Amino acid sequence: MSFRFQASDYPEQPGCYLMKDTEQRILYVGKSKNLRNRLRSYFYQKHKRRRLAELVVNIRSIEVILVNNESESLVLENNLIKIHKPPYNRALKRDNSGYAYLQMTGEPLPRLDVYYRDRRTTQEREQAGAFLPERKEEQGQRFGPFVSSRFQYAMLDFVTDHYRLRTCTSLPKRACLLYHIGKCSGVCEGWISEADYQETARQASEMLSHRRDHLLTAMHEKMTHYAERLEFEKAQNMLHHIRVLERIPTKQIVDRETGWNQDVLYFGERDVLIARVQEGMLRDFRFVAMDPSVGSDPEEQFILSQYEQEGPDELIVNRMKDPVQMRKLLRTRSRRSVAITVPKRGLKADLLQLCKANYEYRIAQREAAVAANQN
DNA sequence: GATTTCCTCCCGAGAGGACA
DNA sequence: TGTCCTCTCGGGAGGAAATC
Repeated sequence: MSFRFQASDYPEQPGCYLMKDTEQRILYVGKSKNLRNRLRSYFYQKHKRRRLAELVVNIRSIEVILVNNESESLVLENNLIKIHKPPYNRALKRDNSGYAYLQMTGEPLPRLDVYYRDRRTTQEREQAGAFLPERKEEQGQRFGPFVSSRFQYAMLDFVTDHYRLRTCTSLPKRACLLYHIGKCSGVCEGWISEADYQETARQASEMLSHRRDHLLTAMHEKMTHYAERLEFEKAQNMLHHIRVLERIPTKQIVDRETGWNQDVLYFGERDVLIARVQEGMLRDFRFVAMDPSVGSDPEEQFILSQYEQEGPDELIVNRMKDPVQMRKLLRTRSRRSVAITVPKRGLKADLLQLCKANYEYRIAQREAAVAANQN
């Protein structure tokens, strides 16, 4: 049966969409500030591009994932494309494309560099035979991801320049041109002590990690400095970067740097929405019905049925009568330790909030479909 | 062979007109 | 008024060519 697009089925909210074929294979992943408008544009126009026309013909269903803001949709889209490699996506498939991090390397004399995260889990890397321990320079502190590559490079240039950090991959014997034009502190030749250089790098890391106000202040000072020296083009450029930084939402929860796996379970009346978060990356949602024959403690029964054999390191749930008892029970049955959290605030509560929004959307979708069938 | 620069293509946002 | 549909534009990806 062919797919019939109904604009009113889709929310006017930011999110990602996954277009699937008859066998539920993901054909295409996209994102939008306004899902309804974006999806509409696929179905109500004649596509000149053969590729796009072919995609539309092959769509049998569209799954929607709601997010909190545009940044989250950009980052989530990037993750989903790299994980699923949909055949009709061309952009963002390469591992070194899309939204990268800035990384202060873990070398004795750190430098700031661009870092592209491997979107595979540790297990997937091991299976692919590609698991290698990280090199020393890769074990640094990371900042981002940055949703605009131009801005990310501008930030890299600004911080490197501002703190006069070295950019050389291997330390030269003599100071290079960058030292002589004042862009590097010349630690290679001892113009600054190693201890002082490390302190400077630490300050740069601190500013990047959580001092957005400090970063803006520094950029404003630099802009004034350029203006006073009549370097108006540079000042204008700096102002542009300030405007971009001011617009960037500080918070996104779909791509974080963690070493463990979490399942986020939002329990509704009769169904559960499960978000799989592997090593900090939101990978997918599952909408599962709870067994109606279970009398008391349906949440506990559901968790035992799903996670008795195997599961993540942590379960984040919106309700649970006795999480401590549940944790003991899981440890006894599965012989491994699983943390169970019922958060009230913070990042984990935000993840639950995201699940709740997606749960409510799916319930509304189902009810609308039932009503349409009855009419 | 690696890196940089330039150019083209593609994607997605959003404005705005047509229509029921 | 809401929905449908077309069109334009900005920005990013990626390939080709140039340069080191």
